[in-house]
Amino acid sequence: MAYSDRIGASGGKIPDLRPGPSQVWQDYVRSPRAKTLRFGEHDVVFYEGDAADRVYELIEGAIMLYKLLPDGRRQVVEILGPQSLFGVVAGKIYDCNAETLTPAVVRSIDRRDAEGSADLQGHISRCLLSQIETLHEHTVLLGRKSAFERVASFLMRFVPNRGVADCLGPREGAKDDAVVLLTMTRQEIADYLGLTIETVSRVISDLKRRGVIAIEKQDRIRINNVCAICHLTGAH
Amino acid sequence: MAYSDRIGASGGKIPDLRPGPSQVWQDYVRSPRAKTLRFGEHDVVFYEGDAADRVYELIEGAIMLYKLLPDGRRQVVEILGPQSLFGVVAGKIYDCNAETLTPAVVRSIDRRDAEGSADLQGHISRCLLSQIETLHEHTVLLGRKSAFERVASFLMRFVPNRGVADCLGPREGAKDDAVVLLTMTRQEIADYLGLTIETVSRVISDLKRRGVIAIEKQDRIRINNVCAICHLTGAH
DNA sequence: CGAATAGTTGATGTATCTCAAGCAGGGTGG
DNA sequence: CCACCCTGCTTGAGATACATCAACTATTCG
Repeated sequence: MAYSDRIGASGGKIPDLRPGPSQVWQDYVRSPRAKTLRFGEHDVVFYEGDAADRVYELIEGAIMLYKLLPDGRRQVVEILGPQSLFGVVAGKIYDCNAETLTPAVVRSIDRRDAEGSADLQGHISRCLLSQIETLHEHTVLLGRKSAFERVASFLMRFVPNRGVADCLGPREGAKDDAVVLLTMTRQEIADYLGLTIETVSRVISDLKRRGVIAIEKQDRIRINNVCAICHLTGAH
Repeated sequence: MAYSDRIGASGGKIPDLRPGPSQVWQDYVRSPRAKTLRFGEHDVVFYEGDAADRVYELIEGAIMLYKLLPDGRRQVVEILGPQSLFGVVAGKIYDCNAETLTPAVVRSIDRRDAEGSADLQGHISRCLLSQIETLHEHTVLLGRKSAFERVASFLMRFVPNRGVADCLGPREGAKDDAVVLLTMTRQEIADYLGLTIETVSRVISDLKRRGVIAIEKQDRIRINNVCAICHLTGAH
C-alpha cells in the first residue's frame, strides 16, 4: 500500500491547500538533473548544520524534521508526506535534521537550479505557504493544548477531509470510523507533540478504555467515532 | 526612535538570513499600486478568516500574528519587525489574526500582483524561508523548553547579533549588557511563550532578584550580562 | 524459543497553572 | 498639584497536569 493511501494523498489536514505539483516542477524533478534516492526506515537524509546545497521532494514514504537541544532534548518540528518539499532554507546550512519514518523515495535537485528557475520558485512558494500554515497550527497545539487535545489533534491529522474548516461531518447514516497508520514510534509522537512517551501512552490507553479508539496493532489505530475525537482536539 | 533601532534592523535572532529587500520589491512596494496604511497601537490589520486578497509588508513598528481557540485560549504564532511580510497565504483566507503591537506603518499590495510577478515571488520566497526557520526555533521553545528557558530565549531575540550560531561573545573587556524594549504586555509575552501571565512575571522577577536583569520600566529591561541570559536559553 | 526492543502501568514528584489579593505607574479630574 | 482610579503587574497559597522513576508486559526478530 502506498503511503499516500494511508496519510491521504491530499495531504492530511489541509488537503485543498497542498498544491498539486506544477508541470514545470514535474518536468524538472523527473529530468536527469534530478537524483532519485531510496532510504530505509529511520535513515538520515541530512543533518542540521550540513551545507544546504540540494533541495528535496518526498515522492513516497514519510519523513520527519527535528531539532535537538545540546542536552539531548528533541523536538520534531514537521512530519512530511508525499509531495512535500524539504531542505529549502534561506541560509547556507540546513536548520533541521531530516530522517525517514518509513522506507522512502526522494528526488533531489541542485539548489542553484531551483533558485534559478522562476517556475520552480512559484511551485516552491506555494509549498512553503501551506507548510507555514501547518506550523502555525502546530504552534497552537504546543503552546495551548492539553495532552488529550494534542493526541486527538494528532490522530485527526491522518483522517482525510475531516477536522478541516469545511468538514461535512460523517456521511449520513454511515459508521463514522477511520483507520490510522501512525508509522511513528511512541517516542517520535511524544517528541512531535511536546510530551513524554508515558503521557502519550496513557492518553491512548485512556481513549481506548473510553471506547473512542481501538488499537488494532501498535501503530494501527481504529477511530470508532471520528466526530468524538474531533471534539477532543479543542479546535471545534 | 525607530522601532528598527530597538529590535535591530537586521531582524533580531537571525540577522544574516533576513533578506534585504530586493530592488524589484522595493520599486513595486513604493509604486502607486501599493497602499500605505498607518495603524495605532493594538489595531487589527486583518482577522483570521478574512478574504486574503492583499499581502502586506511591515515598514515600521511591530506586529503579532495570533490564533484563537473557540474557548478563548490565544497563541501568538509570530512577532514581526520591519521588512517582514505577512498576509501571504496558500488558501483564500488568512489563517491568523494580525494586530499591531506598536503604532505601525504598513504597505499593502494586491495579491494577484504579487503572484503575477516572478521577481516579487523571489523576494517573497526568501522572506518565507527565514520565517519558517524562526517558526522551527519557536516550535522547539514551545515543545521542549522550561519557563525560564522560554523567557531567556525571548529576551535574547531582541539582542542583535547575539545568541546566533556565529555569536562572537562580548566585545573584549567591554561590559556585556544590553537594553531591550519589549513593546508587548505581559499577557502578549505569555501568549507567545505558551505560558501564563503569572509565570512570565515570576520568571522576570526571579531574573531580577538574581541580578542578571534590571527592570528600568515595565517594558524596558536591561540585561546586565548577555552571556548569562544566553546560557539560560537551553540552546547553548 | 529467548533475548532485545517498544510500549504500558503505577507511584511519586514538581513545574506550571489557577485563584485571589495586593501593588504601582500613568492619566484624569477636582 | 495632588488624590483617586484604572489598568497592568506582582506576589502568595494551593491545586493539578504532566514528568519522572521504576517495574512490568507485549512485540519483534534472530
